[in-house]
Amino acid sequence: MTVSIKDVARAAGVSPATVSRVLGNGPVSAALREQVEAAIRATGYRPNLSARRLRSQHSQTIGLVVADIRNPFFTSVARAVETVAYDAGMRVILCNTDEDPAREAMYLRLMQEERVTGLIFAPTRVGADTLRRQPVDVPAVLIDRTGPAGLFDAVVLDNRGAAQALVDHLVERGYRRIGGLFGATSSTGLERQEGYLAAMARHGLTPAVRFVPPQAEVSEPAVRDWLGQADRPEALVTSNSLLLAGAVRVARGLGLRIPADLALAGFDNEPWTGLVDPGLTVIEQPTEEMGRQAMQLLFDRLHQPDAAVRTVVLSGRCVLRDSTAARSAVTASAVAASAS
Amino acid sequence: MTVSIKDVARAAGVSPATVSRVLGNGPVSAALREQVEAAIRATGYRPNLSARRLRSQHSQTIGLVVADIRNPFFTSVARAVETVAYDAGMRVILCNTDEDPAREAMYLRLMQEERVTGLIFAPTRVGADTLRRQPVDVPAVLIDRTGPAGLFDAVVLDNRGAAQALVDHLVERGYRRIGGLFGATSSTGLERQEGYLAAMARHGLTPAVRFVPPQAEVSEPAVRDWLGQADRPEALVTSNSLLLAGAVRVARGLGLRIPADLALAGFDNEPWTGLVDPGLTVIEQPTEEMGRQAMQLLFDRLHQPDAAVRTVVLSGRCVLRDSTAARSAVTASAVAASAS
DNA sequence: AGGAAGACTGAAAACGTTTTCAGTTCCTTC
DNA sequence: GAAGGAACTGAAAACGTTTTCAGTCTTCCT
Repeated sequence: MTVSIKDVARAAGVSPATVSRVLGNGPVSAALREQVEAAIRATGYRPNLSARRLRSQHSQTIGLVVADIRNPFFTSVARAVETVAYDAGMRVILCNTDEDPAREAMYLRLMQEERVTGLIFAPTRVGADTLRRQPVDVPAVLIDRTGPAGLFDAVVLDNRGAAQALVDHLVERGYRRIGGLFGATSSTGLERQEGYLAAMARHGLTPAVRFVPPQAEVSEPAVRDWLGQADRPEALVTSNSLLLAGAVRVARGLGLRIPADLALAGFDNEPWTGLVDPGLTVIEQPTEEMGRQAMQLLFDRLHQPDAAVRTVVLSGRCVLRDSTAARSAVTASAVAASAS
Repeated sequence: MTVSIKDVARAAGVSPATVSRVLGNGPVSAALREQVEAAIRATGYRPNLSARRLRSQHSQTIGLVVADIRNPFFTSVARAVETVAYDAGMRVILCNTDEDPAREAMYLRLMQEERVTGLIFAPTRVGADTLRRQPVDVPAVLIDRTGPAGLFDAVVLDNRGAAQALVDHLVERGYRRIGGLFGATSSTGLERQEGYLAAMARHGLTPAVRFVPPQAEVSEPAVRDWLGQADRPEALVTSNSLLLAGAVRVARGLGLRIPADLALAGFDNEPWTGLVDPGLTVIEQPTEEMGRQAMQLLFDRLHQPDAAVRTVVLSGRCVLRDSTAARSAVTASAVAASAS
């Protein structure tokens, strides 16, 4: 029923080898090439990629395994990766683990069984651990999140530096009781927390940290609980845009004014962070650049399998908005009054 | 170098056929199964999916071709599709056309060459046209956007109804000069425009329509131009959340107050639409349901290739917020004064 | 006891390609 | 005018599976 290279060969009066050569721009005379191309059109032939891959032993496919397809950070990275791959004549298989280690393991296995040429991977902490014990047998580049040290090329943000910058900024604006809300499933959340802790210590301030699942819906009850308490922080640093959105919603629900009652800062300069009132102070990540760099690292690795492992660290850009406006004496006293 | 089923067979002292049967839960004695499983573990064997697909002639893979991976509508649908597929033991290849007909054609061809079991597809208008002239040779379900009538199963929103609801709502709130901003590349934009036109006609109002590329960045200059004119509309209906965000940004940039100077309504109840001030009135689409329905239609089609073509039309839910608050006489006169 | 039926197993033939290898032809070069 | 290359072509052997087909044992019936 489906038309194969043999059918084309028969129709063109040549051997299958010749058809294959036409397809692959091999050496074949103009006359025959013409005949074959006509036969291809006439028969409506379509190559079978499985057969091609099986025989030729290279897939021209890279696997991209991200943790949360709904997080705009990852879609932006994915788009960049795909564009670069496309221009290089490669395909991308995009997999979404939803931060679930079981799905993550399943997709990692799948990618290896697909014999992908390379892998770009944002592991959960569990996944990173698994990677240490049982490395993947295909060239891989980690993105956004680190894994076992020295084993994989990676492209990440300077998470500690970025978190410190946010804390420094808040301190400078007069905030002291600064809380930190971090994603529990990634090295990224952990590193941002470390940067937060370091900065708090440097300023002689007492840290207050919560780790939550890094999706808005799941984390909100915990956040609501926290911000509802009497000793709630004056300012909150969150580790991604979904948590930031959740924090805004919770603050609104509790009737907290931003920044008078609660200053907010976070990561990822999504378009909407500039549209809410007040605008939200965030660290902007160079997502496209991260995707491109990841592909570059991957290509380099494919080309030189034994080169030294590299980690590319990119810096975030601090976008200051009114959610972290200076904490004035007036505001502070107003808060004190309303709290009494 | 890579370990095949033959190596496992040799290690286990059985034939390749037996190994294959163990892998596929075929009939094999407990004793041999045990031996083979041990050999699999010992050798670190991984099936080669290309070979398996080639021989068995079914891919257990469905292709999902969406128009814009950065549009949360599509990521939400994608997530639902993937979850259902996963539970059914199938894989999903996600492709992003970026509304580009060339990329779209290339991915469609690719999916057929991959011999995917089925296809879920949100075509551009160009793509839908191509589909008419040259139907795809694999079971396909359209999603979000329609194609040539009667050729494909589809799951779509009641776009005309939803757009009419928005217009009706605006009219009821006292707006008369209502503009429409629609995505130019999809049937969806077209249908929403039709609903808009119908409602405007029913109310005896003069329509004012702009078609733009359905991504925020690209469309903004055109929108800025429009809203900067003296006869700009009092209210704007947009056909997706990216355009809506763009409209908000433009309005802010021009110093237009919402809704006093410009009321706004659109599609897709993204979390942030409730966080901006004022909240944005939108049509909420049942994205998860759409993804699930699409998979259901696809499964049904695979099971009964010759059944009648079905279109599932789902209704949107109108989420009213303050971006379309009643146009009071006071406000109206204030606007008139400021405009003079 | 004799067969039929069932349960398992292996040899070998696919699946649709690419690639190697060995020809052909035809031109160039001495 | 013969040898030596180019330049092209086809036969056939892979690639790693699954599946068919034909056994070989058991077991179960009559």
